[in-house]
Amino acid sequence: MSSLSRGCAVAWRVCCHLPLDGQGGTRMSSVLIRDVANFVGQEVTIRGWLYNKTDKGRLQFLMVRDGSGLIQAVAFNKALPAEAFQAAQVVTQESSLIVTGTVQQEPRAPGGYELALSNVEIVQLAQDYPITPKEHGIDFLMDNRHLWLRSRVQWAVLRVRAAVVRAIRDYLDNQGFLLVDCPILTPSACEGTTTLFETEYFGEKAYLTQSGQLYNEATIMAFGRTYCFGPAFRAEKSKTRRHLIEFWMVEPEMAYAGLEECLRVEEELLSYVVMRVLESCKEELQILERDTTKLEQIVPPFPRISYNDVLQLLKEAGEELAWGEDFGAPHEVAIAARYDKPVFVHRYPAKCKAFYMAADPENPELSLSADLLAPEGYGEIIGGGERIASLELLEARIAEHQLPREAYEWYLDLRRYGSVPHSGFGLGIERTVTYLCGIHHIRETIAFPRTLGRMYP
RNA sequence: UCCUCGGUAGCUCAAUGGUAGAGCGACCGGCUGUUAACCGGUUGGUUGUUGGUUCGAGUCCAGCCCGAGGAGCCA
Repeated sequence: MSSLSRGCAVAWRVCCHLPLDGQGGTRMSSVLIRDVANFVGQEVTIRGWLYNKTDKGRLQFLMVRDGSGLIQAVAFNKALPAEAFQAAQVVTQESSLIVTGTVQQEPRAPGGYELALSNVEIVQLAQDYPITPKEHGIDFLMDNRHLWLRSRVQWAVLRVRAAVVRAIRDYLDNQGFLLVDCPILTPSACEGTTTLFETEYFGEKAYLTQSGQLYNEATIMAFGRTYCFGPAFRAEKSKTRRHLIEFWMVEPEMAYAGLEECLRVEEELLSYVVMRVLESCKEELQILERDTTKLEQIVPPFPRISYNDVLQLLKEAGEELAWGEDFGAPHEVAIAARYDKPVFVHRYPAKCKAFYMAADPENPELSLSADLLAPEGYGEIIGGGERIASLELLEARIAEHQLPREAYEWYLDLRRYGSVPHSGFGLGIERTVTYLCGIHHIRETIAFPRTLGRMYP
């Protein structure tokens, strides 16, 4: 970046704001903490909240955050008007405040810069902020999720999430996929098996979507390559650190694409996302203490292993599984542990997978499906494969699964009018973010998680 | 749905069936380089809930409620 464009970027962020008293007479300019390195030696104003404070008597250390970062501000009693120093003395954790001071390089300060204060103005004095800088249990933190979001680790995780979403959309947009979002209220089960949230649609039953998959199959016949990006709802009573009741999923779908092409897009997409996060979230990953050397290895191609070979592998590992059984969490961990990269497990038995999965021409008992298992035991982050293109086969599968044929007439139309081989997959945003952040539980990767038995706040 | 663990001060946790405590927070005081500061003091309780056993229950028993971890299912 040239010094000129750098200067412009900084100037762009120096903006004017009216004071909160609404009187509008005086105007203040302020800078973001993330930009303070560009203002060494200059006096700046920062508008934010008090993250923590160390009271040393005539010396006050104020840790100030503004949403863009964290900086230590130091108040010496002789350097400030008496009123301002008193404000620094009485200000409490998470009070909102506006501070003015000179930016200095200071090795003793976290982050390397600090603000030598000349003024402190309290906007609102917070009383008894519940989340102290000590240990807290998860129940308490979840009850206070609306406040917990202010803490550093949560700040980092949600910023990584935003970077992941941005990277996914950039990749797909640049690869010729068109964003076509799918409905959230649906007339019936997309896959017919898992439990759905039921609601009411002017006297008719309606369900919250669990996947946009079937609608994507319609939109690719109009646009070639599409993806939908939105929430999905599963009313299953899943109670593990890998499950949310409401989660976000990106589902790309491609016309004229077989399983192999699908896998290539999956590995390229995930590698691109990892690369972008490594590039744009250095500070966040550092806060999360993520071992980035493991993420740097995530480049195509990813290893591929068939279901049948996995069974053999599990047998050798003493975890024998009958053919046709799906893997449990311990199996997934055992499989992923053998690789440094995410691994594709492909060609599951047809009966393990959804009714629309294409059959393997070499063995009709198998489906042209693949799941992507993340390393380090983070589990399945992508599920996908090739869909059935034949009308007759799809009709047979719908009957086998005892699905209501009328509800699928439009879906069958896609096979009557210009059917083509096509493939697609769904990537779980929160599981991907959990893995990239290296954190323990999926509930921290969404601002307000919906988990089994918890809908507050 | 099943299995396991838990519920005591605002928070994190102690407490042989025998007077319910500590640290942190908050409040008051002290300190010009703190990094979850430190030092002194003050404050703080319907022990999840209902019933039972007992001279006596935070502690033992039963039911219920809530939470956590895991399984199954899935992304």
